Amino acid sequence: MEKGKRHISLKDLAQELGVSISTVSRALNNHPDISPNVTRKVQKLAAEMNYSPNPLAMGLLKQATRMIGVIVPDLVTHFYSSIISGIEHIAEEKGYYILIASSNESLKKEIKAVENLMKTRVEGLIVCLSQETKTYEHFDRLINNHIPLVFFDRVCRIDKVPSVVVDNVDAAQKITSHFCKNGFQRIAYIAGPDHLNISQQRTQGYLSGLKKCGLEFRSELLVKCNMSTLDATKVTAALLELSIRPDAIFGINDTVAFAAMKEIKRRGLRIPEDVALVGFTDEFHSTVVDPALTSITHPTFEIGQEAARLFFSRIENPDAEPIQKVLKTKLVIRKSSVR
Amino acid sequence: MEKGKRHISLKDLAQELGVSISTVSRALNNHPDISPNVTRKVQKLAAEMNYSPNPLAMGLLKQATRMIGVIVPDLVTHFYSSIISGIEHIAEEKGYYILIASSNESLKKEIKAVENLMKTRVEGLIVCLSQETKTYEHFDRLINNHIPLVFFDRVCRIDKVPSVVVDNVDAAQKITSHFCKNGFQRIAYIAGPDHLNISQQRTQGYLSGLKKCGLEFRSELLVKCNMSTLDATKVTAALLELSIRPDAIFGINDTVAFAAMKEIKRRGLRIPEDVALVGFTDEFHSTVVDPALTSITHPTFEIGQEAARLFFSRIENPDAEPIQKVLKTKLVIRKSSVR
DNA sequence: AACCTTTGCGCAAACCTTTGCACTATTTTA
DNA sequence: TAAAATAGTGCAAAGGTTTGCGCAAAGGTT
Repeated sequence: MEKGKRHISLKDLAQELGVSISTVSRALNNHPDISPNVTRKVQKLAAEMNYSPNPLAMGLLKQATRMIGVIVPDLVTHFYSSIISGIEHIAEEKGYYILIASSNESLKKEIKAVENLMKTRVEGLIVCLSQETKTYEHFDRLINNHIPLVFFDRVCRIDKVPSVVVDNVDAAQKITSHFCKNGFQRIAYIAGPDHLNISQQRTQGYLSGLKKCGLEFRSELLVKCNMSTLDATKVTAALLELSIRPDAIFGINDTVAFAAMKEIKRRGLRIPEDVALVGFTDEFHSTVVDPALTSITHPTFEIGQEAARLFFSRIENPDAEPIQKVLKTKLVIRKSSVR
Repeated sequence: MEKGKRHISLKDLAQELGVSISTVSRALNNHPDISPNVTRKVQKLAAEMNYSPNPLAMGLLKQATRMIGVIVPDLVTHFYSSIISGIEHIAEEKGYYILIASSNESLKKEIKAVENLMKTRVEGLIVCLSQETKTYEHFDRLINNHIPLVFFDRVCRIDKVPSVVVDNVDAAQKITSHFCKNGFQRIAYIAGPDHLNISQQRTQGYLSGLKKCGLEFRSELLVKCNMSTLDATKVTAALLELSIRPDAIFGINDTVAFAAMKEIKRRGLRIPEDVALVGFTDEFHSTVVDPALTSITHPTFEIGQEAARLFFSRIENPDAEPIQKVLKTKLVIRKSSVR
């Protein structure tokens, strides 16, 4: 079989049967106008020749590609791949495909990804902002043209764009309370960049958690990092070198917590005896490190599913008020934070 | 802006400028027939109105969608997501997008994925077989029609289909030799299902490694599992309960090795003093477990890149002899296997 | 002055599908 | 028996793009 004839079309069927293309089309769609006789013949041949409608032609006609663009900071973190899994799950049910692009945490690549995906005529976008993203003009065209758009986890423009997030304030409070209940007094928090909603909210939860436990806030125990392993190691070192060092640390995510764990161990300190540790996101390997890491589980698969559901409600009704879906997290207590 | 007019077309430009559609098309493609004057005007307006050609129309015309279907056993394992990253990297350079489907290690879902992706008119497929896949008829249509197809890691039909794999025999030999050099005598191997090329090859490397070191093969030390955590735990337990237990174990992949690690620890045995342990695949968390896990690093990103490259050479020349690309692995020695 | 070449552009087909409308037989109704 | 209704099909347009071919006007050659 030569190139360019890999798929058969209505035309092929029509020729074979000696009827017109429109008859074939109608027969396949069970249009009542077509005689049962012809309908049967057409459907039989179509099945035999393994016909399937050309989505390009349909797309052109209906102006709908049945594709969703998904932009994530990276593809390799379990958190994102699991969310993508959730999105895919719902998309598949609806007969949609997803086109994935990763921003690599770069604003520039994110902008490019938005452009490219729009060029491919996806019907809309589901996005988790890159770490660098502080300006949002690249989403204006979508918003103004009412093209479905959904943010998750790292979000913006929540007045205009539906989003799904976890209750970060609550989660950070849970951690702080947990430390407090277990007798820790000097609780440190390694935060992320200020412009990220997740970082802000977790900080807020940390602060209100302290207050609730009657602990005083000490500014030297609240430090920031850019969420890289390297930077996290550095700020952990700084924490451990304080004249009075913290007896408990929680990191904005597990990557940060793992880095902290290594640094703590490297200095010959014991977890949780000398310093307790809690992470955030509950990556798979939390259970496999020693000691097992207490962490906040994210309902990643559900986040993906919810995002996809919001997306489809957007497809159906592009002008409804955008809503924000807040999912609850769970604190999973393991050895790293209990003595 | 109302629905259905989100993108502007050649027609819009033509109308605006009072020329024909074909003139606009040619002007945008810098066709010499069009006067510089008109060309300039057209290109200016196109830029202003932010025109981009409709890929659906192009696809219809050229019978090319610039999309690649990718099927992986799952999306959430680092191994696969990293390979996907590699594929995406090359695809992006070529202006291609990838459509991802996961088989969830199920043959049925894999067959469905092949069907669905073909229906969406991807130009070809890059596939890692599911664990269940022992029959390959679902690829026949692609092979017979010369539709580009590339396998990686878990492969079949290598006489017909280009593939990229790692040198599993060599890798397993490296592990066995490493154990031997460190004085371990009773080396056990937890294999996977027989029909997987990777499992077979690693077994072969294990055997030849033993021979090279002058160690005798003992059938009770070669066990199989279905690569799930549960099953791996079970067979590890069996190994540890042998009248003379192994002093070293290597698992077919890191998931298996982690399961083994937990079981060994649970029984109060020390690693590597009582039992040494080596994994395969070098997932990220190898470094974070305690003791850090010796493992074979896979050049995952390169595997993805190579697979994509093979794919594109297939696009250009669908009838060339299929080649198999074999990539080398590296043994990364950590604490779990050295005493 | 009569013819040929070049320049610059438009027409229409092709890719594939759906669907409103028109058309031809056949059957029903008055 | 003539008129009207019905059943079963085909035509053509639309959606966006490229491209072979045709065509007109302008310029150049004897």
